[in-house]
This record gives sequence, structure tokens and C-alpha cells, in this order.
Amino acid sequence: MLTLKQINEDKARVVAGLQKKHFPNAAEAIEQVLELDAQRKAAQQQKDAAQAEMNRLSKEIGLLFKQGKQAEAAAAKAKTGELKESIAQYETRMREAEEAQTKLLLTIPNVPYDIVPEGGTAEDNLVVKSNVGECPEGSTVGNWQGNVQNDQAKLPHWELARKYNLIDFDLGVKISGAGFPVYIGKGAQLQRALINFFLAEANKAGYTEVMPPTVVNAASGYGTGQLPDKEGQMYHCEVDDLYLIPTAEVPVTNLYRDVILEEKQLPIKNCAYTECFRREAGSYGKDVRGLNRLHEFSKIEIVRIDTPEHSDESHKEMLAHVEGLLQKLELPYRILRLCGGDMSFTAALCYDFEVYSEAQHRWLEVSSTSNFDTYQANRLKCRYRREEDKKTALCHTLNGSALALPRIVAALLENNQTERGIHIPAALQPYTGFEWID
RNA sequence: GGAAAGUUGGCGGAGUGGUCGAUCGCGGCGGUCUUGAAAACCGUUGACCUGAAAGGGUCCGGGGGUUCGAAUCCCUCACUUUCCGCCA
Repeated sequence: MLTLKQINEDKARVVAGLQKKHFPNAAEAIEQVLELDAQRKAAQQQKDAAQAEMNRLSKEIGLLFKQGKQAEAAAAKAKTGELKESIAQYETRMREAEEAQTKLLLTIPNVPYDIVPEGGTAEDNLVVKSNVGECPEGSTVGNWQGNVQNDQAKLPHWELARKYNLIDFDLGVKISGAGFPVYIGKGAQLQRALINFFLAEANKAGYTEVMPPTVVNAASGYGTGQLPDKEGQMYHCEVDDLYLIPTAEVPVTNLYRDVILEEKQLPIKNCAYTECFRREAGSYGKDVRGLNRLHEFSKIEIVRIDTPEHSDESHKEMLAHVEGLLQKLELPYRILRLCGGDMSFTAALCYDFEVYSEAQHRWLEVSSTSNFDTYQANRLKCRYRREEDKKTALCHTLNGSALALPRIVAALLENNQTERGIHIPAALQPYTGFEWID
């Protein structure tokens, strides 16, 4: 959530940013936050004064008892009753204001950075880079034309999966349900190869590998912001009150919850492969066909914790890393800078990576790489001690997929199909151990 | 699932209801000594809220209670550890 400091320091910027994000009634909400803060401060000051008086009295009473002055002590005691009551009152008022403020702040999204484009829908996202077309200034999803192959003879991946016996969707339905495919033979081996490839690349780029639990407690869900807003999107094991993670971001970022890091430890660079679980309630149609949207899928995530000064640089490095993966896989891709209205609740700046599916004739999102500024860190209480003055300050958190498997597999199968079979890109062959699926 | 013990500052570990935010050790930081380092010695060392500052307030797992006063007593919840059982 936003910090009071951010709001106090530049209210106008915050309000303008929220409007860019299409958050309704931004100005009113911010005013209300400030009003509640004023109430809280007033109550606290009253409470503190009363408490100070109480502390003083208590000490005095103790002293009087020690000196054997029973009568004077009793007299002092009599004074405490009223004081106690007013302390309780101020405390209640303070807590109520604080709770109301937090509750409100949790409903307010992060403020986007200046370079985030205006816009409300996916059509307004800027196309900033692609390997299949020029991206002059002002290119948007709505007006950009990439030089993509549309071969009508190419089969969609769900048909290829059946043809080469790589993935059995019906078996998945039998043992689990829709959205839980079973990978078989070279299909399964391809999964494992991609996981190893992505992890090896991340390790090469200096990310420390973490293998976290895939089930987390509610506190972790709140830490990264899946709770309370997206409660329905996570699988919840009610008996134990545990959640299946929708992304490795949750356990990995929460490693740094309630932690004070030393500045010289930063940036922290972690990567993790996990299975990800998403209920995807409300999805339907061609979006969920085949591998396009699953309830369980494999993903390698990169996570960084950094200083405010360096987080932008970190973000750029992450983007370069993800782009490098797509280049090595020889896939047609484009990079989008998301517009205010299409960004996630918690992001300050977000780039999506999409690969082109030549049989489905559409772009598939395979990575979303975001800088959350201090928004997540504030909830997580993830801080660092500055070298300069030894003060604590909130970290910046960043994360991105590098990469999510299913849509990569879809594009690889579809784009690389030939009469002879499906060709595995050279960079991946050391990991698969085979060059062809045939 | 059964039984017991525990939860204190970055870590280890004290703590009698009344200057306890908390002894001490380690670690960290600064210094003396040294060509440099180590060792030794001296000093210093929590977070948060509030305030221009001085200062004030909160925090000893969470919540509640007793008391003029709670890390210390009571209740409750959560978690951890150990032993037994079960199991990979």
C-alpha cells in the first residue's frame, strides 16, 4: 500500500497517478486518508499525554509505598481512575482511525511512474520493442503492425499435442479437472528441459535459486497483495487455512517480510521454479483452449529487492534477461509497456512480453515484469539500512516471469512445426537431448 | 493423533510485579595499539509512532484480563521444539 509519506509529500502527483490508473474518486479517497491521519494523530497526542501522566503517577506511588507513606500513596491512587478511562477512550479513537485508514489504503492502487502511458485498455499499451517489426514512437497494440507469419496450414498446439502424443488434456480432466493437462513422453521432457534451461539462464545472470514451498499462510498472501483483493483466485485449503501459490512471487518475496537488510546486500536477486495454481474463475472460450490458460502450470520467476536509487536499473536488467530468453528460443516477440488502466493494482511500471502464436494468429502473454516501487515493501515491512546515515528505508521490490511455460510450449510447437516434425531450437537441445519431436 | 516444554533485541541467553527497552555473551560499528591485519583493551550498538526540537509514547509471539504499576500473575489463540505413534 501507499505510504503516508508519499501522500503527504506530493498529494497532487498521487492523485494524478491514481487517475491515470483509472481509480475512481482518487482525490476524495486521498483526502479521506489524510483526514483519518489527522484524527489518529490528534488522538495519539492526547493519549500520549495522558499516558505520560499515568506513568509519572505510577512511579510516584511506588516510591511512596517504599517510603511507607501509605496515606499519600492511597491519595495518589485515587487520581488514576479517571486518567485510566480517558486513556482507554483515546486509545480506541486512535485505533479506529488507524484501522479505517489502513482499510482505505488497501483499496488504493499503486501510483504509476511518469513514463507509463495514458490509456484504459490493452489496445492502449505501447509496443516498445519487437523482433518482427519496427516500433516507432507512439506504437500501440491498437495501431502496430508486426511482420508475423500466418500460415493457415499450421495446426494449433492442442492438435499437435494429440498428433505427437505430448499432452493429454482428457486424462487431466479425469484425474483432476479441466485446466490440468498431463504431459507425456517428449511433452513431459520438454517441460523439464524448459525448466532447466530457464533456471540455468537465471543462474548465469546471477540469480540465486530458491525452492520455496508452494503452499503459504494467509500472512504471506497479504504480504504480496493477493489477499484480500484476489482471494477468489487462489486455491484455499480451508482445514489448514493455507493457500496454493498463484506464483513463486508470493513465497519468494515473503522471504523478506519483516526484514531489515543491509544496503550492501542489495540488490537481492532470486529465481525460483514452482508450480503455480490459479482458479481462473470466470475465464472461458478461446482463452482457455489448450495450454492458453491453466489451473496449474510451471513458471520460473525472478525476484529482486533493491534500493530506490537502483531499482530502475534493476528493472532494465530484468527486461534484458527475459528478452534474451525469447531470442534464444527464436520466438517472435514484442514488448509492451502497459498503460495505466491495464496495469496490475500493485505495479508502478510494468512490461509484458508476448510471443506470437502462428496457428492461433494471436499474441500470447508469457511474462509480466514489474517494479512495485515501495508499494509491496510497505505491506511486507521490507526495509534496508542506508549506508549513508544508517537510517531504515523501504526497499523496492520487482519481479517477472522468466518464463511461464505453457504459452512458450504452445508457441514452440505451433511455430516450429514442419513436415518432418517439430524442431527444437538449438539453445534448448542440450536440455531436451533431442532435436525433433516426430 | 497423544504427551511435554518453549516463544525476550541481528543471534545466543538472563530476568524477583515497581527507574527493565530490558543483565550478559556473540556479532556489528568507532577508537587505542600495529607497516597492515589478528589478538587485546576502551567506547558504542533495537524498531516504530509523535514532535521544529527538547521531549513524550508504544513494542519482551498475538489478543484479552488482574493491578496505581506487568516481560514478570491469570485467561485465550497462534506458532516452534522435543518425545511417542503413523508415514514418505
